[in-house]
Amino acid sequence: MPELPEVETVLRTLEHQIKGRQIVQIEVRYAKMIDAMDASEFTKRLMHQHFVTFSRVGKYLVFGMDDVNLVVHLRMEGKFYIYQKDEDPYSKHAHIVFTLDDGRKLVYHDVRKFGRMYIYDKDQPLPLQKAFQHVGYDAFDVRVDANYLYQQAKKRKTTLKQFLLDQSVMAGVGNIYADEIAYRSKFHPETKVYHLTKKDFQTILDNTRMILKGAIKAGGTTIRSYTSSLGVDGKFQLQLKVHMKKGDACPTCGKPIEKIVVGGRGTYLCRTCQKRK
DNA sequence: CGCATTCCCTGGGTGC
DNA sequence: TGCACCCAGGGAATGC
Repeated sequence: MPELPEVETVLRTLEHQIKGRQIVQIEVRYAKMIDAMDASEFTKRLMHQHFVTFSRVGKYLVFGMDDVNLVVHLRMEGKFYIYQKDEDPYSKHAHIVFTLDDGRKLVYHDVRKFGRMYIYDKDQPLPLQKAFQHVGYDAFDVRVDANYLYQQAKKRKTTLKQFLLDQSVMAGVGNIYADEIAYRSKFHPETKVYHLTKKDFQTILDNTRMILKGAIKAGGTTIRSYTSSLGVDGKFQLQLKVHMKKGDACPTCGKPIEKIVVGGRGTYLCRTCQKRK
């Protein structure tokens, strides 16, 4: 499941592969992948556009084209593949196929069909774009600091885990890294955020950025289904300390890692190392 | 407004 | 071997 580091890896890989290329053909095989418009309008607005810029907000990919921005959220299992002109790009889960001007095909693939694509005029302000309606600052945005998180937290009754997953506070952290961040910060994921101090949030933010940067460097995590557009597998999963480690020995104290449910999400923790506040 | 619940989807896992 | 059933999970929509 791609989170900020995997999305960043996909973006950089695609930038390297398709920057400057023009779309010459579009096949929409599953129209529900597209938000707020039908397949013919989607096709019309993207046809003959070039891939110019590559950016990201949280887990959203933003492809700057000539006249529009193509925004993509991969959700659980969305991925891009690039096929050479003599390769067969079709499969059961290939939902949108873009043919490029050099003959290669860029294919959006999504087993669970949870992903979404959005198209916006380039001059439309980000806050007015529906995709970003509930998306706050990116985790690496300079406007996110310990004081900001503290101010956000003190008015909420939620838990640390849910706070980290709340994209309107800070965008980019998902279920895997939320567990890792709570573990490194030594807080129980069910800690109520209004009990945490500015200093605590400095620790949490430092760990968030360290973990996300480490994962970007490793090329993203591969768990279950994720592979980046070139099939580059991240090695960061080897560095995960608690997520999906139920029953394993805690790397710090040796006690078994436990799995609980917090806010409806599977959550892994060490009860000994992570304390409620 | 905040917070909880439901829904979207399908492959994998389980039980018989 | 196959079938019925349940579950995970990000985010939008809906409910209170």
